[in-house]
Amino acid sequence: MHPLQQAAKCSTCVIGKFCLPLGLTIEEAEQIDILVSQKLRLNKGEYLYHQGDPFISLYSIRFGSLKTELLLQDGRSQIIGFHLPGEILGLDGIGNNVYQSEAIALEDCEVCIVQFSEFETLCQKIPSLQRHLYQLLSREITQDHRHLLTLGSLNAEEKLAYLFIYLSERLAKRGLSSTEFNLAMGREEIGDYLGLKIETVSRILSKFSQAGIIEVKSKHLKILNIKELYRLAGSELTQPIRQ
Amino acid sequence: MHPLQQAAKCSTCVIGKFCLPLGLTIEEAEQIDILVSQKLRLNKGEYLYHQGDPFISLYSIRFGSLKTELLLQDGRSQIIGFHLPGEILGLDGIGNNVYQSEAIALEDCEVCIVQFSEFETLCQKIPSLQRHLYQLLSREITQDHRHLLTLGSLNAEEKLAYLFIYLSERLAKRGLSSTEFNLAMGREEIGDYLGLKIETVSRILSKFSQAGIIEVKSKHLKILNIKELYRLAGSELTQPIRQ
DNA sequence: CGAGCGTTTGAAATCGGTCAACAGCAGTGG
DNA sequence: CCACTGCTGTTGACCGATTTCAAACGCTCG
Repeated sequence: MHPLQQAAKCSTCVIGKFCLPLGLTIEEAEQIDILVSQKLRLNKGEYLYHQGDPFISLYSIRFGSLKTELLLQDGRSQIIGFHLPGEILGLDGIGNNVYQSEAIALEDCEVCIVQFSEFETLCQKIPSLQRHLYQLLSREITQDHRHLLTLGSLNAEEKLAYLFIYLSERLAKRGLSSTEFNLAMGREEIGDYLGLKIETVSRILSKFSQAGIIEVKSKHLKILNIKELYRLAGSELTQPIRQ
Repeated sequence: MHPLQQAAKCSTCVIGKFCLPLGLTIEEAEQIDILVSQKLRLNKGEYLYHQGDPFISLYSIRFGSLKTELLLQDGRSQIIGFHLPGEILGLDGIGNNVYQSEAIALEDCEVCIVQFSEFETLCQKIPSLQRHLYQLLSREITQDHRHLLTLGSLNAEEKLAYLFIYLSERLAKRGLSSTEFNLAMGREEIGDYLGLKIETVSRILSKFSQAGIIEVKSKHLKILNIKELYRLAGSELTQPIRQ
């Protein structure tokens, strides 16, 4: 089913400091190396897992990005998250031993495979790792709550502003530019994330451009007035998350 | 700040089987008794915690119900969840040692206090308890994802149908009637949960009543045609969560 | 009984959705 | 190299669901 598998190592991975080994000693990180033995490449559009698949592994992203989504029978889809390198996928599978969403590559990417049962055992031995997993889960909850606020209480402009700030901050954390980056997702996917139609997304991008807030050329985005975006998105709520 | 504190015991609590001790042996449950030493009463409208308060404890609901919400500067509010007896509150505090939402009593209620640092230590000793906490966190994520789908992809009627089914299923799990119950929240709170205005909520309740789907008399709800509610809410997605 | 709040209902306004045409660009194949 | 095709994104005109504004209703509690 999946194209290729190779050995992986946390202790030498460049993404390591944003990823699972965060906060571990060198010896502890080496213990993870044993678990994280395989990685896996996906081409754009390929599935990492489907809703209902048996939950066996967590995945951490080495490079590229993915989306997770829920589907309705009639074709409507809700994108739950856009996922960047260093982030962990599959956490929603722990609750009922079945993945609860679809995970799809937004572009060519590579993920590490972490068998959960082994990882759980290791967590028993390394308290700081256990704590890290709790925090990972809890932060995902917090992110989802922000997303809920966005979908339930913001208007279309505010929603777009939220997304751009959210992406910007996460990229900054990884040492990348917070003001100029590529959108791996298309307009429709932006809409499915924010509960908007593609035409609305497009119109608001045009409006932001004309207002001098951003510059968009197809997938490339440059933020010119980030303050205005913060103002629109309800600034007090986009701040408090640290990592 | 909080009205009253009394001794609590999991091993004798009637709500126990839906709560933290779920799946533990008698000896293990007695170990929890030591942790869960205090409980606390709240009157309707009182806060259990505020966004930004230091995270010290998880809370489990003995009776009554609460809401958690996020607020925007301009007064808009997004309700994140309605919480019933046996459910755990405060999980969003683990990630950054600060509660990330407001928790408010919807009616008079009582909660048990579980100091998280002690609970975490106990989890190290009892693997099944550790697993339970992971599952708790993961299921909250799954619930939030459903809620996201609801806010982002459903129309007003479908949203209401989703809420009623969601409440109905959770009450059924507790051995209560799945077709007739009281809504602890007001119309405005329903709206803040679903991303709708109070008038829209009211109109759709009237419409459902006229269509013979429900019977509402102020806070009392009777579901007459649950199949139709399932159909509206996108049935395939309200099923798979087990507990 | 009257005050006050929460809820319901109606009419008008608005935001975002729908439908439709078109533009831009990548890939394909002559 | 350049038409042809198909896909994605943009723009405009119109439509409709939900919001807004306003008024009335009906509890509950002093």
